[in-house]
Amino acid sequence: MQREGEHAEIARETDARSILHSLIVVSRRGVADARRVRSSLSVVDQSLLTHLVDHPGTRAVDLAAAFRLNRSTVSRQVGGLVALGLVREADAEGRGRPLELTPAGRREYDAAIALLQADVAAQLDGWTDEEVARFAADLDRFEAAGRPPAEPLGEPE
Amino acid sequence: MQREGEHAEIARETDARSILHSLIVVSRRGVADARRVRSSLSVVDQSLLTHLVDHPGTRAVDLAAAFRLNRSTVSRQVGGLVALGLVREADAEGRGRPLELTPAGRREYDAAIALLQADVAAQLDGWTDEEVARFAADLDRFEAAGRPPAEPLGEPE
DNA sequence: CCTCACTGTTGCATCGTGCAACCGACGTCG
DNA sequence: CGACGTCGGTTGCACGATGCAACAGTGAGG
Repeated sequence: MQREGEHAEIARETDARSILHSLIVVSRRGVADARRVRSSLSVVDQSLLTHLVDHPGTRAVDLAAAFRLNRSTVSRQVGGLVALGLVREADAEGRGRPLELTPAGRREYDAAIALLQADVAAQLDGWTDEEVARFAADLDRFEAAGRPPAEPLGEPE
Repeated sequence: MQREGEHAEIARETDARSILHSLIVVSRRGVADARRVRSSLSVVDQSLLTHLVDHPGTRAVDLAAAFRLNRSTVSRQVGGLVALGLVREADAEGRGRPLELTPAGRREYDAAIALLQADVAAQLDGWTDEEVARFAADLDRFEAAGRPPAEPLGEPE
């Protein structure tokens, strides 16, 4: 391209690095916070529940794929959630067992997420609504790009 | 923005929720990826190293505060890094022992971070440089808002 | 010099995780 | 219709990260 192409490239690289950087910090801090706030729900549990809220009927193996976890890990975590009465198996048609939240699970989830949500809101203090909307859109776009390649085919609709 | 304030409020809330949502997924996926890629460096190690790169001379207790970790955890992790020859103690003046990367640590860090960086770059594919810059700025702003209040330069207490 | 607050370390328990082997059920093919 | 293969789920095992609490070392001040 032009001579400024190099500048742009360097800038982009710097920005990308900054993104990774922020992501690392936000991530670790978020995990630590979520851990501290455990209202009977661990961080992983909260993640799994979140996915189940958005995609009811997801099977354990799908959860594993979505979060890049081993089947055994998901099995155990889900086992715990079922034991707590927060998750149950839905009607199985075909292979595997679809999972869904129980009402109690939904309540627990709402409570847990509310605390994290408060943190997010606090960190968004001083942002305009437009900035928040833009940030949300960017983040979603970024997240969507990282989904497992075999997943986004048209079945969740 | 006076009367439609309710709409805006709801939209903002939805966006904030979306942000938390994306953050959870990105975070967990990132951790899982970083784990998978462990070139002798665990996820936590990479985080600590990152902080030391940006803030040489940080003490263990400061690392703990920055990442909301227990002193003992940091102590052990740092111990491991020292044993690997990636981190060493700098000259101590006053209390505690400032830490810094060794050249080998720097190399290891660069190698580990490069892999994650590649993932980030891939997820940024299709973004314009401006969008990337904006996203980086937003993320940084968001991250900065979550820093421990008592951490920056002089505590006013 | 003695005491105290601040750092760092260690023993212990727990949880999350991966791997590998195993089990069980669905689906397919002969 | 029955045997087999594949996939989803579970379990035994090991390990790393983490918090808590008790303890040790050290600088700062009285």
